[in-house]
Amino acid sequence: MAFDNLGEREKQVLACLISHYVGSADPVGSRAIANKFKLGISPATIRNTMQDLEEMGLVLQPHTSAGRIPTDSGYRLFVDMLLGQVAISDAEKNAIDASIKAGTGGVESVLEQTTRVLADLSNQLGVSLTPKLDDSVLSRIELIKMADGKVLVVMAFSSGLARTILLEVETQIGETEMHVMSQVLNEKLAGLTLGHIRLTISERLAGTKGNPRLLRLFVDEQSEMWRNLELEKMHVGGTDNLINQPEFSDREKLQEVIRLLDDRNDLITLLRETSSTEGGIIITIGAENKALEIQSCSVVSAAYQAGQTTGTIGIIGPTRMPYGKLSTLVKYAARQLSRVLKSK
Amino acid sequence: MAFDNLGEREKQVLACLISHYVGSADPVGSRAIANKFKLGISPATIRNTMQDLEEMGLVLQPHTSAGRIPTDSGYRLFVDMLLGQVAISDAEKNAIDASIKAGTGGVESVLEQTTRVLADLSNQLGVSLTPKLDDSVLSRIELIKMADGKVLVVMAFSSGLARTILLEVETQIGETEMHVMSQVLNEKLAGLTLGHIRLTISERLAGTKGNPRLLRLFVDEQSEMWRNLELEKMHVGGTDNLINQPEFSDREKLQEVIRLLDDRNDLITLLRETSSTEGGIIITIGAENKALEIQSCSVVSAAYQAGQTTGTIGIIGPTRMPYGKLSTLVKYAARQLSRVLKSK
DNA sequence: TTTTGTCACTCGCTACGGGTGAGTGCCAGA
DNA sequence: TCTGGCACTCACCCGTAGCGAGTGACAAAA
Repeated sequence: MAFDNLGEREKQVLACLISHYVGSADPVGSRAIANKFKLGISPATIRNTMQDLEEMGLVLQPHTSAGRIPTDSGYRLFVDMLLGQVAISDAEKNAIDASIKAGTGGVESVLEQTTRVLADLSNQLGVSLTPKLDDSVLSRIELIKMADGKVLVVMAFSSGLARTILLEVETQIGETEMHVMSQVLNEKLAGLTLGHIRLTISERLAGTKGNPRLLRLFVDEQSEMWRNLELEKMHVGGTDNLINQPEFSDREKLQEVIRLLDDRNDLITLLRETSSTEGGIIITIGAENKALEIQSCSVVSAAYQAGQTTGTIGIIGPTRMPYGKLSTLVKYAARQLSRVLKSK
Repeated sequence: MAFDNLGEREKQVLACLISHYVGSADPVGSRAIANKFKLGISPATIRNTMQDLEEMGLVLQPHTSAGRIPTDSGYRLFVDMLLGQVAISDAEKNAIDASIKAGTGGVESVLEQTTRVLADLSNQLGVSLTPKLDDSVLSRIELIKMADGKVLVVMAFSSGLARTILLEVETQIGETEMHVMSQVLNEKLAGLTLGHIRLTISERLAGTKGNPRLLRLFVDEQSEMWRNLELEKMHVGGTDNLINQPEFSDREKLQEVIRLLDDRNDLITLLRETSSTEGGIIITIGAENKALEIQSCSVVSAAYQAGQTTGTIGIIGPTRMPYGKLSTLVKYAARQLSRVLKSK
């Protein structure tokens, strides 16, 4: 869509309209804009401009003789072309910094804290994904012998994540045998990303000597070992913030979103795709979202670095959200997370 | 309160009233009871009985000239004295069994699955707690050396749980030194419950030789080691079920409950206390709950066994819930969980 | 004495309808 | 090209009337 023909006045009016609507949640009329923002033009002129904006599909009237509200395209244009840098307060920065410091206990807890703070500061839903395990470099793998033929596999990654999986091995395995196996696995697998390992493990372990029962558990990609590995975990915070939003006064809509949050997998894939592009902030508005359940929502997210891997942190809320402030918040949180986690 | 003087008729009417109200969510009138349940008495008689029940505080009228709804005490009496064994269908049993088998990947995933199924079957909120780590017997502890002075502590428990904690040690520690330390820790700590260990660790490790920096992390109860240990994890499923309940059409109430779910810690302590009594089902009705946020809710929960430890699984919903069916469901789920997890 | 049928009364809920006000589109004039 | 004015639209508010489910009370029946 070519909106290059958009005049300065149209842009101004659209920006004012959105700015006002984000606060009020009510259709915005020409008089309201004229009064609140001193644009030096009369309500009548603004009305004309709004008609033009409506023809372009950037705003719409919920019913005749009501004010205008922005459409998804309206927000899109606003976000792409009109979004200035919005500063956030020192208090907000401090809150984020504190949350990152507070959760000293590994990546998971840092993420949980930060997600919650992000939700509190934004009054929206905060979400985050742990770094992608598939892109994480395995720094150490260890087998620990448990009682009655069970083996605990511990994998530690350079992104600061660790995973444990309890395997049932049908035969008894000696202490030393287990030790040798640990060493072999480390030699052959450490330093590679998990995704890489999962693809190539059968070749890499081919010809390895060791307990065949145990070996099979690693090579067979249908085994418990790989099926039970949680590749990504999600943290959610501030669900209650959604309930106050007027767009969720409709029970159906609220229910859809809550169901999506409960059904973690769907949201995980959504967020992972969303943030696939590297670097800055990604804003997905309304119907641009692939998941039907949140087509009345927008997602503001950013990737953070942890080790050689990236994770995602972001905010979800109704399309009527203060994009400027939220993207600054998310950007700041992602940067601070990266700063702390990169070195871990 | 002595309700022993409650006549047969009063009991019958109360049971009918509750049974009807659970389905309709509307105040129940005398005619409705007379029509639906063939008690062989007329509406007028039922009215008289209901007046008696109201004087006893078992039912109340939301306003003059409306039907009656049960009070918390009404439900309490019903649950204590009038609750027959309600059978659940084979399909429901199968669903629970399948969820337990599906999550072969350790305790956590079994719990997650089962909680969700419980929520689906009951149309309420499903919740569960992992087995109490403090009562879990440490079966193995292992230190794994990571890059740049970090140590991964792995603790495996006989309840099938495992925990990893990444510690920052300020000095470099040799591979063998670490190994020795692991062995010492295992000798001194394995076989004890975590709660025991936490209380007595300083004496147990006194006089131990080894890297003092590393040792201090274990002995000092303020260290990251103990602060970051998640003693209990909670799983929640079916949040969206709550939204449809008419008692949550009030935004405020819904928000309070959702906030409690988000704020995991509060709910964890609530559930832990709730299920402290061993054995069967525990039903906590309305204002009997200690947390203000859910004083309009009831909790049906049961303890399950995992190793030597117990965890909790249950259902949360409005006080207007089918107590008979839900307690059978929870009881069955807890029993099946115990069967699978006890041996793990 | 207990139960039942009846009747007057209460009160929440819904539907109806006029009044209000915010907001628009359009047109004529600056 | 912009502005002021004007007629028109329509959601929203609010008071009222009617409906109906349900009660309490009382007198008659069992």
